[in-house]
Amino acid sequence: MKKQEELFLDYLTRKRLKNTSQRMIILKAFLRQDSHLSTEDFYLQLRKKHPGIGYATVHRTLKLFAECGIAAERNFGDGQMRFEVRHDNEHHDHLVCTECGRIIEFENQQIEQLQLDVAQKHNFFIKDHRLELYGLCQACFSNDQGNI
Amino acid sequence: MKKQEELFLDYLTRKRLKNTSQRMIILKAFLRQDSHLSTEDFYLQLRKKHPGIGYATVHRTLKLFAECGIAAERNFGDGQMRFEVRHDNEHHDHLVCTECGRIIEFENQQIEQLQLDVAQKHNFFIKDHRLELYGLCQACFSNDQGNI
DNA sequence: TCGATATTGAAAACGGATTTCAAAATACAG
DNA sequence: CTGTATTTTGAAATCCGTTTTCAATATCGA
Ligand SMILES: [Zn+2]
Ligand SMILES: [Zn+2]
Ligand SMILES: [Zn+2]
Ligand SMILES: [Zn+2]
Repeated sequence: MKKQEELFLDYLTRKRLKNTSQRMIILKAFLRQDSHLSTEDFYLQLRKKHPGIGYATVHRTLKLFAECGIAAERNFGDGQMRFEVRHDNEHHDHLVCTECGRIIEFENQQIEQLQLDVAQKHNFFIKDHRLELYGLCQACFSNDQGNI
Repeated sequence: MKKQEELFLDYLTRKRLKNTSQRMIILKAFLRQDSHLSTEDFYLQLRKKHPGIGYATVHRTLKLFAECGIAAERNFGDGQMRFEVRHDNEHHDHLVCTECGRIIEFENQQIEQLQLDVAQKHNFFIKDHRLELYGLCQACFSNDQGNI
């Protein structure tokens, strides 16, 4: 059993929540995909195999995943909530192509450290942060150049 | 006349838009405040002196400000659009206190440069970015400690 | 097994952004 | 100055993703 599954089941027990078939189906589907899907897109994909599961349940379950730490909630400014699987406690930030929607993940320890420095300088206690670089991925940049 | 006023008037001319009393009132009110107000809050504040101006007009005008570059549109993840005055072409990022809502601005050239490095490494063309550090400002952190 | 409790799915409600539309204001050519 | 085409306005309606409601159903521990 995957580590995330255990974490989720533990969370259910701890909070005296129930282990339902829907939750298990959604959990497995969520862990299987590895993307930054909006609730809507994830629901549409899931529905193909499990038409009985409602949007509300998907939404509530994804929020549970975020609460117990196996999912990260993302918001790339397009008004859609997105979720991705969290692996261990690794952290990363994102390059977001505004043309094709492609998401590239990156990790930069120097930036992370500088964020801490900034916070310290302002006596600020960081709980979370958000860093996104918006622009064009290589493919879309080439296309744009070509079309001029 | 402030530089921003000129920029806005130029923009109106260029786009063949009209110079209305509402737009001028909103412009002056916007330049006078220096905060990160949501459309709603700005509207409520403006309404005290100018009860005749409608929310839709305020909303549309703030968007115009963003288009012509005298306002920056912000989104601190609370589902409210926020606007702040842009001074020249300076850029800054934000520390956001999740307890009291206080916003602290900062500028860190090293972080900015590292972002460019990251983008280059991924052959990505940056058009914009977003960096926010969420947590507790000094006052709220002290309070929280005191209440344990 | 029973019964208290939690969960489900459909539909409704919510909340902020945006659009609609008819009346009013503006720009500008004559 | 007009007159008129065009834009803008404010109120209300609409949009659209998120969240809640609620009655029926499922879970699970005693
Ligand atoms: Zn980071
Ligand atoms: Zn990611
Ligand atoms: Zn920056
Ligand atoms: Zn700012």
